[in-house]
Amino acid sequence: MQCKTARPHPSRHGRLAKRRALGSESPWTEKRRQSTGSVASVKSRVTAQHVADKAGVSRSAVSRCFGDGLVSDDTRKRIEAAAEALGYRPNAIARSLTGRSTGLVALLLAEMENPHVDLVLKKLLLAIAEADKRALVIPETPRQDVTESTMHALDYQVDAIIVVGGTVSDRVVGQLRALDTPVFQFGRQLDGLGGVACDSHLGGLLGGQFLIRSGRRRIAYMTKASQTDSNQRRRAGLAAALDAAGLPLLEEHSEENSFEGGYNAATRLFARLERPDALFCFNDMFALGALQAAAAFRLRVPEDVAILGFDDIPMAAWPAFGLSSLRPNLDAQVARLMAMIAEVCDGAPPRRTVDLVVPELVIRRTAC
Amino acid sequence: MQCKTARPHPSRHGRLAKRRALGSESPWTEKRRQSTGSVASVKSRVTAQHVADKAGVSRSAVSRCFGDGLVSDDTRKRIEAAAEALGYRPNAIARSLTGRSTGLVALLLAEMENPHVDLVLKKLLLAIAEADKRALVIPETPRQDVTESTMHALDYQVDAIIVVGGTVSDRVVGQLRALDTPVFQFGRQLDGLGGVACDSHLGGLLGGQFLIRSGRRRIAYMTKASQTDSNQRRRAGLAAALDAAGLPLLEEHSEENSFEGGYNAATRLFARLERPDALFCFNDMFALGALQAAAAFRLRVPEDVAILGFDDIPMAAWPAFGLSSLRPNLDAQVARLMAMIAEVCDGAPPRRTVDLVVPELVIRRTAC
DNA sequence: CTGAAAGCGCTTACAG
DNA sequence: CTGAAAGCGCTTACAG
Repeated sequence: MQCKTARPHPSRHGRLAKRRALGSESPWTEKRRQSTGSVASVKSRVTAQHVADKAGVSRSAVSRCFGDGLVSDDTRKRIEAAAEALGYRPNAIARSLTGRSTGLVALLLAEMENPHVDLVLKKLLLAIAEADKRALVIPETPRQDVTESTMHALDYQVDAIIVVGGTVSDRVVGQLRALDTPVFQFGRQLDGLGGVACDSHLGGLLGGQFLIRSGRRRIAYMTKASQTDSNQRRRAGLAAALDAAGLPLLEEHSEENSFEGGYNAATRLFARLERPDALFCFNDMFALGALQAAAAFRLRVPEDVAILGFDDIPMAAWPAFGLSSLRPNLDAQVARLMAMIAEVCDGAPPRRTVDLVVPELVIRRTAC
Repeated sequence: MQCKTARPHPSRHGRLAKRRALGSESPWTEKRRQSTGSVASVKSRVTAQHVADKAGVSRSAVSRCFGDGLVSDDTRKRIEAAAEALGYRPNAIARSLTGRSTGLVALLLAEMENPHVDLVLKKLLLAIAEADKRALVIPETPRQDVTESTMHALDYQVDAIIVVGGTVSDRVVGQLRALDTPVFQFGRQLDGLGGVACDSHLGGLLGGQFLIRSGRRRIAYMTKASQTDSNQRRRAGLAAALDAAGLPLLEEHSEENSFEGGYNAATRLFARLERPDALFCFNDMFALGALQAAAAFRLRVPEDVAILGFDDIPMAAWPAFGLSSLRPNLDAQVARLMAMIAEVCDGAPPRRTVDLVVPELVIRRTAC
């Protein structure tokens, strides 16, 4: 699908000629007359020159008025009146060409399955809008991986790139590091790339200590089989807590990181001869699946088995579940990330380190 | 947060002078030397002129090679080799300035609470990427409503605007209609604005007929208090079915369109002297809350009360719920919408009508 | 098929 | 404080 604008190519007379042709006539009127019928009308085609003509000043003055603002009160007033009347807004695209920023921040979505990502995406979108920037959101598709997405983002001269979730290979990280455009990661801790993440190791540790304190002795870590970064860290944190208490680390894997995956993995765990008395799940969806499996086995939660999740997705708080979980403190993460982006926009070199945000243990019914 | 590029303003010699200065030297080398230290390096700054110099052709040739393609095999080969070596990609921003499209599609998110919207957003993002366009996603914030978001989208000369969800007033629709840029609505049926939507009236009718057929006689419609378009249509469809069967339409409202809202509204319904034997809920989240309320009242579902949702969100299929629902057939909606966008990109006038997609009744445990 | 030139809408030193 | 001019990186009639 190649998009071409419907309007005919503009005639070739120079700026001066055009100014004369326009006179003091409103560009709207002119546009209507030229209209080909299909693309109807108006607005966006008003340019700084139109405003300048109407206000009786130069294009430069109009530009300054909407830019650094070095204009006299009188001209400012005239320009603003003209702009208002014409409905003029500077063309962000053209503006960015002169060396200013585009005001665009690319969001590379490498993973979209987990509802946690939905929340992250929403918060980032809001934060970007609040920072008066626009989000260019590029999902990873079957045909386009992170590298490809990055290229697309670069084509639009974005001010910064945020990689959200997903498995980004070291090779790709190397490429990203070398870019002119600052790249940040959200929710991962890959070396050499700045960003923010929940302190997964600490989360694993806190969760483990809590389960131990509440009297659990046979604690199992449930996760999908893949070796993502945050997965390993959570596991390591839990292992450290168990190790300190002289307890073993049980484990069970599943292929998919989902409700069904959690259901299946927990089912296998519950079928073991020595059933675990606590499940520490890689994330909340997994935990909810496990919860469902416990019900199928007629196990009481938390009496027979405690279940602890990670992410504290909104559903965890639902009365139907009351899932205990570790809250990654998304708002703090988003705020830190936006601060980093503000820094590079102010000309600072991009950070190369990941800010870890401390997760909070949220205790509800499934583990207490 | 105003972004300024860190690099110093380029010196003022004209193109010819610059060409000479560059010679056949790679732009990369030059860039490294100029580097201020902060913004490190490389890539994106390679321009068509660099490629032209390296390939020994004109800028025009390079442009054609990446554009309509009217170049000889020989020059094409040389240009492609040079571009490859330099890592050149055309600057999409600059390219769009000449009258071509920006390749940008704006997604105006007027509502982000419902998980259904998450799914819509994901599907639209994927579809836009597949159509080889980029999504500019602009959420409605406390400070910026749809009108403001539209202005921002227009600043970037997007090819089309998609308004997703939310309450868009008639006044705003008027404004949107008048735009040069084609605007489409997703999931609503406001007059005068093209788009796609689930046939809510038909959904209400189908759901009502189904409940009646399964023997229900006291059927209540549960919804948030607001009078959104789709809400009214679903209600009207249900009312039509009930009317035809000579049954009354019970009703209960809630302020928020959420799990808690559904829980509260259902609680009030169950507390009535004459308890309804079926709940038709505005959406699945509402229905899940109602399901929870039924459990609290120790009502058997579906024996004592049938519960029917709308949207068929992924959770509806979870074994924990088994929620019967109406599936809006999102893929068909997205496909239709993208086809409309492709049309206007090919120069056709934007449609002014809404394509209705037939919802499908998905029967699970809560109503059967 | 190809290059020189003008133009897209804006900004920014420069010289008043 | 202000305007004329050059430039951002690209495309597109135009004239070879």
